[in-house]
Amino acid sequence: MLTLPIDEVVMMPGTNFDDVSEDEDKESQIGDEHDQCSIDLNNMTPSVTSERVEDGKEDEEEDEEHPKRRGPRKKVMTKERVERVKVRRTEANSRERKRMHGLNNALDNLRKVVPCYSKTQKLSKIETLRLAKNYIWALSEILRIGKRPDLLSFVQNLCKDLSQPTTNLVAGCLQLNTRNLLMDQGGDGAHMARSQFSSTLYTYQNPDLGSPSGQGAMESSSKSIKPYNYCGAYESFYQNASPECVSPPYDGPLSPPINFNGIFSLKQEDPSDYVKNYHYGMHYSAVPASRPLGQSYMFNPAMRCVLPTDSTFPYDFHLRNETLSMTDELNAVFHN
DNA sequence: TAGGCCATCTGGTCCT
DNA sequence: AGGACCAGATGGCCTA
Repeated sequence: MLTLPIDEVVMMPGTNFDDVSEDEDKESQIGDEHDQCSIDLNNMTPSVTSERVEDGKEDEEEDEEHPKRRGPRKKVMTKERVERVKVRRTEANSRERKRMHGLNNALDNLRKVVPCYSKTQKLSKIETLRLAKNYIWALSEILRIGKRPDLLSFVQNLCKDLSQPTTNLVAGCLQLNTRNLLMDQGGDGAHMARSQFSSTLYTYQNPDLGSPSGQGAMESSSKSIKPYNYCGAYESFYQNASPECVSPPYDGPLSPPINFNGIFSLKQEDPSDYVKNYHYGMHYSAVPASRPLGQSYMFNPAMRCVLPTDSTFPYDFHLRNETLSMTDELNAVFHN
């Protein structure tokens, strides 16, 4: 909310804080210095036109045409008070920066647990939130249904409401043609995909299920999706070191992924991050002993992708303690 | 160059 | 009173 006239001095940062995350303390100092040097005493004085000053004169001037204003009276801005307000404003700015950094850190953590995580090609904040929402919904559907989903529908659900670049990114991770995902950019496509996800692939339907957008899973669509042979896509994905693989380069060490109840995991992260996230174990069960940590996947430089070390690829998907083939599939497919 | 994204400042509001 | 939270404003950076 801009409270100052355009032609007044606007206290805006002239400093670049791009390196904030690397050294927050240093940044905070810089910010504080900036705050201190940017304080404009003129802004600390109450507005002449709109603020009451507790100097007694206004009370005398009040009459029927100018009734008393409600609310606490403005205190006289003595020099000491001005200084105190300046200090408080500086401290508030510092706290606000710290708060926003915490928010961004949380968002970074979220980026790491949604599909298509890449350190070099970060999703925007809004896209991260959208993808996370879609991801949660898709995972919930898998849990509810208890069957391996159709890949195209799964990705279509992931890409709902995402921008074209992000959709391309997800599709690139999956080696899908984005046209398959964007059959109807007006939102109908996602709806259709969701409907197919819930109604076509599975015989069981839960009428109580609602989609995140409020559309019930029972909603049917007159449109249909062409059968998508993702087995072929998988085959090409795994057997051909295709130079067309557009997955962003993986720029970090291999580390065990997070598993969601033993179903699948879709990311790679620093070992330190993995340790940090290990407390998710109550919800994210650990990698099974049959697949030792760090030995489940190998990085294929030609494909710039991570592939499962075992070439077996059964298309059976079972929950929890059963085969983790789907885990491997999705890990390999999504991983950057 | 326009538009998207982001960090930051800022004042208001709510809560403790 | 003070801190957390929020939203508007602004300028910088990047990309198509």
